[in-house]
Amino acid sequence: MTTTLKLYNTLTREKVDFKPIDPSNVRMYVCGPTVYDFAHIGNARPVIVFDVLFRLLRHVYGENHVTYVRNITDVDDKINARALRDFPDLPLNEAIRNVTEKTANQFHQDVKALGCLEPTFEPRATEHIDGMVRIIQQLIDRGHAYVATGNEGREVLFAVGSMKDYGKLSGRKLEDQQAGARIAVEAHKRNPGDFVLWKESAADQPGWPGAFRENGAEIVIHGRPGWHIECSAMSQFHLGETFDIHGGGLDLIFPHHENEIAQSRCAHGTDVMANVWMHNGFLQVEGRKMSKSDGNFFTIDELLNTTNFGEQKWDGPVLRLAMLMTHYRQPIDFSKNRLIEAKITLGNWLGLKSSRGNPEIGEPIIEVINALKDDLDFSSAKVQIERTIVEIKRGNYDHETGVRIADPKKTKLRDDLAATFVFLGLATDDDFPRSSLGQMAANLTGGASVSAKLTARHADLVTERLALLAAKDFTNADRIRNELLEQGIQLKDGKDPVTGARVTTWEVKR
RNA sequence: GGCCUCGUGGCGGAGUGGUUACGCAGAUGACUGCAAAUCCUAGCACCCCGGUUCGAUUCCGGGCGAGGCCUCCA
Repeated sequence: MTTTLKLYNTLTREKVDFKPIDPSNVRMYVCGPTVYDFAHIGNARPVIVFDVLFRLLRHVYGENHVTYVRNITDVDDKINARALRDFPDLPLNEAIRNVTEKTANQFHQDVKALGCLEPTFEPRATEHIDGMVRIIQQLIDRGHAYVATGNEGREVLFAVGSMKDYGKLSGRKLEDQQAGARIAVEAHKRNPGDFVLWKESAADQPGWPGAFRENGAEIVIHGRPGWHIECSAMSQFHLGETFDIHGGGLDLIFPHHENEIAQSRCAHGTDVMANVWMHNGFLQVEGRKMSKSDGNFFTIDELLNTTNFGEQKWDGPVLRLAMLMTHYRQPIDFSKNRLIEAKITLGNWLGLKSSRGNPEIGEPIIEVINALKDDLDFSSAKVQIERTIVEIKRGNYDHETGVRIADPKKTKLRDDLAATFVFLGLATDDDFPRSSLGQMAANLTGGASVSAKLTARHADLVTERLALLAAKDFTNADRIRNELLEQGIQLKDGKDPVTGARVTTWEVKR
């Protein structure tokens, strides 16, 4: 039983059945980071959300039938500023490369820890300058762009008035824009909404030769691209003039995505740039958007590797689950409470699967897949996971004999559950059969075999404790229990269902 | 000012024209030498005001509140 993939399309403000242009090559573009500084956890949301979508698309259409492009913006005035600040003695281009390389590497490290697959292509803006110049020229040729001189030199501007339905994505009308009088209108623009495609660079700014023709005249502007043009160029290069899905954060709807659409459609003469536009909601801190300019942010790196937030370090999968617990279009209030809940939930989930599941031979639970197909409804997917867990837990023992029942159906469920966690990026194959987060299902009765994470020394202590308990020496027995607890090992006493003897198991304290 | 989104228990989060999922936390009981774990039980909410209706949390209208975009931003 399969269901249709449905996605909410910002363009039409409704959920629609997803129909790829070419099922053998489903194409998705997501706006990536501008690499001038550590990425914060808010930046991680779209990466995680669209990673889940990427995984889902691969599941539906086949691993080799999805092309996912996420760019890296390495041309930006903030990067220049950072380069001048951090490497004042180096030549500009070298200084910039230092900043972007370092930041890009950090970003890759961060999102890998968050369980994200690598996109199919990860183009950099600096590698696509030619494509941008080409698109700009097409826009000039078709009467959608013009050269003008602004305060900081010559610019090529996009003429928003030349496009009939400019503003469709964001639901803005040019008239409204003009009415809401903002800052002083820049005189060289034909319309206040006109935006920069290419701008002249000063000596201390990176630049490329931009050769344009307008009205038969050659114009060479040593300059750099505007913010929006890079995505138009890179998406065209890897995905073509029209593709399936374009994603990014809510705040990119206007002006970034609106302007991308304007550039691409007007340059190519097409009616559509991407069929489905998807936007994720924001992380909030105390009711406010988390943002670099407000300074109310935590970087992914510091959440993973320091105790700056919530007095503890947070595992990548915990952060990932904390992000997915709320529907991707809703705002998230980023709090310690949320992370703790994610940690407990994940511990319960992985703890259970660790007892048997094998993701290699399991398959992602169909109900979970179907839930995700409904516009990435992770909440419903979560319910399906919980349901499976209840199913697995129920009646593990024969009540007559107390013997554990080996139910092949449950073994299958465990395998499927394990495969589901791997599918969702919440675990890797390496987490099986044991996870540092989960219960180590090791029975330690009478010095029986011990799990890998428990040393022989630990096992001896457990055995010793059992002996002390037999002698009713609770003081020393508890001392051992506390000692192990301090090392993060929580002991749990149970009863053997047949003999009634004390059986001690343990789990990693959470 | 314009455009957009959203308001369910302590938190996360479903859902429905009539008996309000579920998860986490908290409370009670069982078990235990005591804990932990597990299981039982109970409690706790539908922003406000109108309207439609036999009946609205759910539909309609209004209000209030929150957030986002309009300037770099995931």
